Amino acid sequence: MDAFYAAVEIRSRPELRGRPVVVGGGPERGVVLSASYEARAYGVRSAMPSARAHRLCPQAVFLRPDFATYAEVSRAVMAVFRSVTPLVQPLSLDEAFLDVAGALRRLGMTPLGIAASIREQVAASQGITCSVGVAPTMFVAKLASRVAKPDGVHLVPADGVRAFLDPLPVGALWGVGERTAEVLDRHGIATVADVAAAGYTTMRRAVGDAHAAHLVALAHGVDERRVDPHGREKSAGAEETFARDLVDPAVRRRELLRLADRAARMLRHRGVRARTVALKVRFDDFTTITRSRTLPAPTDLARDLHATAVDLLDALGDIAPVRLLGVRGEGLVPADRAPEQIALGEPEHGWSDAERAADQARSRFGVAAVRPASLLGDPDPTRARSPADAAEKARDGHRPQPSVSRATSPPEPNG
DNA sequence: TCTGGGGTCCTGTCCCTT
DNA sequence: TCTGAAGGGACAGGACCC
Repeated sequence: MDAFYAAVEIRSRPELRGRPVVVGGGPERGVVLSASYEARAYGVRSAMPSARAHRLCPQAVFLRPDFATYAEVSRAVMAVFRSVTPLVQPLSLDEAFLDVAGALRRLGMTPLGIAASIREQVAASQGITCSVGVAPTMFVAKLASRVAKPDGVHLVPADGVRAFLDPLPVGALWGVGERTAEVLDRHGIATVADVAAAGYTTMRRAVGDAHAAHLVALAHGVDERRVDPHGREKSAGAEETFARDLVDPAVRRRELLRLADRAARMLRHRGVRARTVALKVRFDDFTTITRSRTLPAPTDLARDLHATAVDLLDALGDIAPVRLLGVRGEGLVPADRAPEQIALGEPEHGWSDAERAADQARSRFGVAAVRPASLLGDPDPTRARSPADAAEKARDGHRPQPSVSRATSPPEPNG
C-alpha cells in the first residue's frame, strides 16, 4: 500500500486530500509512522521524530494512528490477494508477497495483468492505491515495488535482474542498514555491483560469515526463499516508552504488570506459550539493555511473565531513570503441546483459568473490562499514549466498553 | 534532531556437560 | 580423580526490517 496509514485517514476524511498528512506519535517522544506524499515533499519521512516533522512541515495535519481501522482495511486487502493465489505471505499490515506462478496458468493471465487486476480491485474496494513489484525472487520483487511507488507497477524479468540490481546503493540489500553501509563504505563498497564484485572473502572480512554469504547471494540475484503462507512467529511482547521517565521502583513494577498482561494475552490469542521471558529496559540516556531467563516450563500467564520480569529488573539493582520498559515471550511452543508446570501448593488450574476467563470477559466488554487490581483507577499520568494502545484495541476488535467496569480479576501478584 | 513498537537474526561470551 | 577440549544451550547485545 502507498503511504498506508495516511491513505486510510484521507479516505475517511476527503477534506484532507491534497494536503500534507502525518500519522504518528505526539510532538513529545513520538515518531512518524506514515506521511502522505504531500508531506514527504517537505522532507517528512517515516521513523522521523515527530518534533522534527512538526518543524519541517508545521502546516501538516498531524493524526494519531487508528490501528483498528488499518487492520480492517488490511484484512480486506489480503482477501483480494488470496482471491488470486493461496500463496500469500503478509509482511506487515500493508505489504505481502504473492507467489503467482500457479495463478498465471490457472487464470491465463500475464504477471502484469495480475498486478493490474489486484491494483484495480484494491482501489475499487478500499479507495486506496498500492504498488506492485513483479520479479522472479522475493527480494527483487520487494525492491521493484519500491521503484513502482507511488501507485505503479515495475516488472524485473529474470534476465534483467543483474542490470536492475547493479546500480542500486548497498543499502538496498535486505540486511544492510546504516551501520553495515558505513562498514562497507570503508571497504570501498558502495553499490550492489560492488558487493557482487567483492565476492565472499572480502565481504566476510567486512561483515562476518553469515551476513557475507547472504549479501553476496542477494547481490547476484540469488534468493532461495519461497513464499510461506504459514510463517510462525518466534516471539511476542509489549513495550512502551513513557511520557516521563520512571524513577519509582513501585511504578516500574506496576508498568511491568501492564506489559506482562498485554504480552500474555498475545500469547494466548496465538495459542502459544513462551519458554523464555525477556525484559527490555531503556534508560534516560537511551542506552538499552535486555535480560532474559528461561523458565522450567513454558507459560502464557501474565502472572509468570510479570514475576520473572520483576526478578530480572530487581537484579539490576539501583538503576537510572527508565524511559522504556518491555516484556517479551520467546522460544514459543504450541500451547497444546507445552508441558504445564504446577508449583507446589498451587491449585491445579487457578491462575490459568482466571486469566482465560478474563480474556473472555474482555472479548465481550473490551480491553478495560478486567484487569489486575493494581492497574485500576485513573490512567497513570506518566504513561505515553502510544500506538501500542491503539494496536491493542485493534486486536481486541474495538468492542463497546461497559459504562461501569467491575473488576473481577484475581488478586494481582503485587498485592 | 533526538530518536516508537512490533518483530527477526546473528555474534560473542559464559557455563555446563560429555 | 583430575584436566582439557569440544559442543551446545543460555544469555546479552546489536543491527535490521516494516
